[in-house]
Amino acid sequence: MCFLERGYHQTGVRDIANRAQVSLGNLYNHFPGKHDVLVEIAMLERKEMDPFLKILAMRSPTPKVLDKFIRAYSKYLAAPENVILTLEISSEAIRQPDIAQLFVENRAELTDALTAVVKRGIDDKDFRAVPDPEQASQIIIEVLEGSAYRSVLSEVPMRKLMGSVKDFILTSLLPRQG
Amino acid sequence: MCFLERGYHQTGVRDIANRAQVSLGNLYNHFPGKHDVLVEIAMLERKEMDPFLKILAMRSPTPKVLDKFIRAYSKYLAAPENVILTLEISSEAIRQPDIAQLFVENRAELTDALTAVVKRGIDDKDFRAVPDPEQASQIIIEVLEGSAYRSVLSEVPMRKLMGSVKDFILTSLLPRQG
Amino acid sequence: MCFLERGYHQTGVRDIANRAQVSLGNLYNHFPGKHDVLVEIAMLERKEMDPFLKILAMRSPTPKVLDKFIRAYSKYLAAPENVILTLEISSEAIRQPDIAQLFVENRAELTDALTAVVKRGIDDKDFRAVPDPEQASQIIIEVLEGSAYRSVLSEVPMRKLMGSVKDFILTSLLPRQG
Amino acid sequence: MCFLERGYHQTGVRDIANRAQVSLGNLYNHFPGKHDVLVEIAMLERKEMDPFLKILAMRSPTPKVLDKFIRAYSKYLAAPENVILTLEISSEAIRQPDIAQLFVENRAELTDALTAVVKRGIDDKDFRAVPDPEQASQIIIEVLEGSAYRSVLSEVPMRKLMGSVKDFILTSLLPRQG
DNA sequence: AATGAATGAGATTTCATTCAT
DNA sequence: TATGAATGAAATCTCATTCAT
Repeated sequence: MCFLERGYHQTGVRDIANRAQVSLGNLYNHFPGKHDVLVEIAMLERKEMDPFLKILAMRSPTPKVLDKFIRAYSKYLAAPENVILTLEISSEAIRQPDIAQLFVENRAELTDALTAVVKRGIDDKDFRAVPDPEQASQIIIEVLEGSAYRSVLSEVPMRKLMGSVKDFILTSLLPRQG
Repeated sequence: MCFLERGYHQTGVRDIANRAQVSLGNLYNHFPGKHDVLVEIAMLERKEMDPFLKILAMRSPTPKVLDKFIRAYSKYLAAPENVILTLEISSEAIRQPDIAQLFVENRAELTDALTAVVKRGIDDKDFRAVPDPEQASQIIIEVLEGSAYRSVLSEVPMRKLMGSVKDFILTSLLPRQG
Repeated sequence: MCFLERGYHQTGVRDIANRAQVSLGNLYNHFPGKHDVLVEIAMLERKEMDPFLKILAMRSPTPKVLDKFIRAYSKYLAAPENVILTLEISSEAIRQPDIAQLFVENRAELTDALTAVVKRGIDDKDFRAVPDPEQASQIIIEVLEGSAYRSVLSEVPMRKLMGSVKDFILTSLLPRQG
Repeated sequence: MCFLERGYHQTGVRDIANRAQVSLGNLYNHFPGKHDVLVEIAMLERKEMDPFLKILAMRSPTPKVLDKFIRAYSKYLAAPENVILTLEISSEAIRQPDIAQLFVENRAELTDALTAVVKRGIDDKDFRAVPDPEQASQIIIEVLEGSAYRSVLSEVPMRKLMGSVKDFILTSLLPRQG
């Protein structure tokens, strides 16, 4: 909550302790330092991916799975707090290797699952044979998150952006002879 | 430089003054505060867009223009410093309205130019009639920048990512009957 | 002590911390800021009025009470530190409403007690029926403090001024037919 | 103006230069430093006493002169700016000998003139033979200024206090058998 | 006489962390 | 496990003054 409201660096350890209704000293009994609180949060973030992993694991036709995933993930990203937290973590990841690793791992979990779907879709001839399914997955995630950030910043609701986003992704992925 | 190396919040005003070979007090004769140094940088960033605007203004066939733009912009984004600075500014933009406005304005300059190209491409039947050219332009930029961030974080050179990125964008944009 | 020696504005928070044998950071664990240290002092000042309030509460004949009060209060004011601190607080009171309120409240405590004595003296026909006993009390306090300030500034001991001060007050207060 | 609005210590030399529409450097061509600006003001203050000195020099019956003086001086003190500036200077006088001397001199000019009036009044049997006319004069000034400060702080207009003030002074000064 | 950039010491305040209890 | 006082380095910013022009 604190990191969301004021950002990682502007948040004081005191703020965190107060918000958690824990004494300052006791916070340090549970976390070696401020940094580790962010690490903990980055690890908690990972669990939030579970529903999306479940969707991507479904054995329905891949276009349906993809559609469901996009819908669910964009709904998740429609909550500014999720976008801001991700940005906050991205930002720290630049200079803190352990955060970077966590971030990459979290992301890999999602893209790996999406990659599997894309590959299956290609096999099923539901998707175009993209040159590199893994890269394609990464790009799909990035398009979604990029739009989410834009939505926060320009205060345009995510759903207003989703039409074009979906069109962009699907056109790129579906076979040419619709 | 300081913001790049250590990040906005980890950089002290002293660091900036030292780096600029200016006394601390004198820095404050030129900038009301640390925040305004970032603002200044965000405004300088804008000028760096000029070459890309020039490319986008070219009257060559739109696929060629688009290709040239993607090449140039991705080369620019291949320099980690440009990615990091953009991330640093994005991050501040979340909580500082004036930075947000500058960021949005800078971005608009680029997407407006790109939108014009996309529209012209559609008119020329070189591009598919995407539902919303402006949105499409935004997404193209976001795909490029998202990949650049990924390149920095996973230490994969940008050029290794560009194949898929280009494929993704072009497939989405070019008419279905190649 | 610091405020006495160097004045409120010339005193640094560091000076206070050093003098109090407390680390600078810890001072801020106990006081939100420098201002609040002054507030605390203004509140402590109030307690110093207790002996005078006790005198004023005595049920002896009012001229005796008044005389005792003047003696006691002027003795208190003979210590330059008390005068200087009052001046320091007065000075801040001009622009800081909470200090002003404290100052007025402190003063009211004293003048209220003195007013009661004056009123009783009038009832007992020991004092002249002054038009407004409360105002008279205020003036008496002001005469005493004004003289004390003059004593500090011109380095004339307070006791040398007290003859005229007493004469001035008593002549104004005692009934015309001595 | 600056000293009035923000106080001597809170005012920066830059503020003064800006207000005076003079460049910072040029201010230092005219005054050796900030301190000397205050000195200059204290000296200007002296000239403001001229009208009161003129009144006190009048050869009319002393009770009339006294009355006229009290009226004029209390009117002057009814302007908070005059009170605040005096307090600001008093405050500095505590620790800066040259300001103290100026303040005492300014004050002496006024009290000397008032003392002369009191003495003449005693000779004329218009006033009671106070034990020390000079001290009495000082006290009269202090009563007036003390009331003025109270008027500023408690936001009661000076004229509401003047009834009691006048009564207090006159009762103390006029002969017992009115 | 005038300018304003330059200086560096010093101002107040915040901070992550430690530690005795 | 819990507490919160204590620490001191570092943060941002202000200030009176100087000085080359």
